[in-house]
Amino acid sequence: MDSAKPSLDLVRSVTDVHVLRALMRHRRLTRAELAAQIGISKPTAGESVRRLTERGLVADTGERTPGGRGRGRVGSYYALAPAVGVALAVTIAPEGVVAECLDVYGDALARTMREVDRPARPDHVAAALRSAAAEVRDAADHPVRATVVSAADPVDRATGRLVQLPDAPFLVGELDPVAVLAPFAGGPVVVDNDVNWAASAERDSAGAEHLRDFAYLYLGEGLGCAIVNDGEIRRGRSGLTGEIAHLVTAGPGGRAVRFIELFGELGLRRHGSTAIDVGRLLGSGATTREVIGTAVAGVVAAVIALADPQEVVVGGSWGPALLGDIGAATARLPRHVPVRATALTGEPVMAGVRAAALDHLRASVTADG
Amino acid sequence: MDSAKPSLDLVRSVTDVHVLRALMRHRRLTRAELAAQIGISKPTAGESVRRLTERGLVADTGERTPGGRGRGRVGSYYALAPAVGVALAVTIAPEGVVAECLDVYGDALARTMREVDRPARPDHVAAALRSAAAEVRDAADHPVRATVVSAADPVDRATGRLVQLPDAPFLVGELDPVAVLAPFAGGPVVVDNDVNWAASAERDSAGAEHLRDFAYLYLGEGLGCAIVNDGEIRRGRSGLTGEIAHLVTAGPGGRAVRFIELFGELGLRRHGSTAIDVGRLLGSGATTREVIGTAVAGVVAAVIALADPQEVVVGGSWGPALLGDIGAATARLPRHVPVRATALTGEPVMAGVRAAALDHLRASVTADG
DNA sequence: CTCTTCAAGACAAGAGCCCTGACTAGAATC
DNA sequence: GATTCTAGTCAGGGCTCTTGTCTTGAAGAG
Repeated sequence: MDSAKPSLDLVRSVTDVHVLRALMRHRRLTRAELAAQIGISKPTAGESVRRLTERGLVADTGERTPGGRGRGRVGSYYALAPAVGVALAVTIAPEGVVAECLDVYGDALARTMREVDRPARPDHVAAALRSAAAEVRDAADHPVRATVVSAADPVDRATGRLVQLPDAPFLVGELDPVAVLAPFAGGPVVVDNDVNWAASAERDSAGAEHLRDFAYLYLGEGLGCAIVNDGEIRRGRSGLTGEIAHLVTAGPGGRAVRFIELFGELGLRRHGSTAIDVGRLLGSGATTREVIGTAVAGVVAAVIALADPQEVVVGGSWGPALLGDIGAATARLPRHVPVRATALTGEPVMAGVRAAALDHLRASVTADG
Repeated sequence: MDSAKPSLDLVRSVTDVHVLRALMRHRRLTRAELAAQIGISKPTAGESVRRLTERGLVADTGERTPGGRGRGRVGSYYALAPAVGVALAVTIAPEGVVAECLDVYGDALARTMREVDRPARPDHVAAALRSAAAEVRDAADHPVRATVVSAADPVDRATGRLVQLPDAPFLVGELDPVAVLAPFAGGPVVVDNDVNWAASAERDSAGAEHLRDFAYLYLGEGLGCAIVNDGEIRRGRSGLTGEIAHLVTAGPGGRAVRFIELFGELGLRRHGSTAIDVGRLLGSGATTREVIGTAVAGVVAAVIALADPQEVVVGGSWGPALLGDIGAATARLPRHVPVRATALTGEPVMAGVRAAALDHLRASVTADG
């Protein structure tokens, strides 16, 4: 803390935090190893372990130096106690709900999923959410210290509720994940939309250590965008940063159209819905793809103007497939920014959610109480 | 620090920082008052003052409690020593250069200005800069710990150099303020563009305590925009966030045009220049103003989509004058965000520069060396 | 003019945290 | 079984903060 009052307690608590962090990195350490890791004396390390054991945050593992590594006396290995708790990582998409339970080392202790009928009915989703959360929590049987949720719809920053924006598909629907998950959560419940979590995973991915300013353009059934600036996801006043459906861009014949309307004009929206028909879009001809590329370039021009990214990463179910058309159109922009497809495979959204859940859990341990 | 090693020095340095900060707020205090302010004991406060006096950061003012406020023994007033140094606040605009020298309380010790011929010649501007900086530095005669500079052109974030963007007016021109001011600066030289500083002042203005996410739209000879997110000015990868000249928006007849091109089509750019002719723009008729309002609304739509501001503040030489037309057009956007003119009078840019200079100076004192 | 009042500042004692260095404990190696 | 080497403990010392007492010195009262 910067505003903490100067006192001896301060330095003691700093010592304890260092010990806890060292145990997060190395899982189990003897007191001598702790002292060496942190750069403190052995007696100090021993005292800190004693205090933390008393508070139930650290426990003697019983292990006594497994493989002979030297010949001296064996040490007692200490590790974080199970009572430090777990975090829940949850994703909510129209296809279903996935919940995982993570320990403080980031390992998944349990995972489950619930499918949901399409179109999603909010009460059905809420029930799936409750059921999945209960299952993974009970499987781990440790206190839940933090819960991080991804949703496939825009999320209100102040309340965590899913919100419907005009003319955009409402994939999951009216839902209040904070309220639904509160009975399972012993700590904060953080909700954000899936595009932001995917961008978060992109930022943390290998080889992206210096990628502190970029935009993640999600082009799928819905249209979204995440802005990462100075290494942080930017959410804006309401959490609606990146809701690009109504951005004005260049449409067919050089007319100014709102981005989402373009797909209506091209007949690429699903019947009776505001969602984009991805199958038909992917099957469209060169002319249509060129029109879409130009429109996306207009969006990229706006991103360049207002976010100044190092690069633009394209994801979503059809974005990477049209990367050629998008790249050709963005190359004509006055300011050049590389546009590339996402490098992530597997579950980028869950990866971002997991990382955030782990951060919150670890923060709850070191801030403790 | 969070990663500081636990030791007794840590708590001592925290104490010293508290004392320095208290003296920044209250200018002069006795040791007893310091103890009460910070919440530490009198002996501790006395020891800290002794240490800081020895290091030359604090000095006995000689004052001895002027107005009788009680009848007990009078105390010695201590204050920050002149050796803590000063900060330079500099603005560079095509009209000229202004330089101020600020002490650690934010008071201007000296101020001077140099006019510059239009169009600005870079070597002429650099000479004016040197001359003005030398004058205010010599007037104050204390070491310069920080220098903050505003420039009326885009600023490269990595180098602090002014950069020319395609198709935008280059008002000041090729200039490297960091190199020019290095001989006068005993600390960091921070450079950013004037729109960002004006937005910074808007954020700090009275009544805007909860304004952490907003956009500042500058509409004058040049076009600019500042994005404030989570209370911080966002600069992006290169420092070019807010360079909106090439944003695609709605032009005459519903065509998609780049924002800056609109003014060329309307014949509102100055002859032989890329700058907007503000006089002619302000004299234009209702139809033209409506077209401009619609185009600005397209820009606002992009800002809403990519920054999600709480409100949009409009400044610049013609922006506030067209607020009616802009407001009418933005009211038709699907998502509503209040658009208002800037409330600041006087010198908003210099106000933002001053505040940043003071922050850097104070940080240099508490971080010290 | 002297005495009283009362807060500033100094001094002393005590507690807490960390460090160094020496000592004890205990398992693997020889 | 003796040796070696490291984990963990103990004792002494330094530093910082705190509480409480004492001294100092100017303002106010008489």
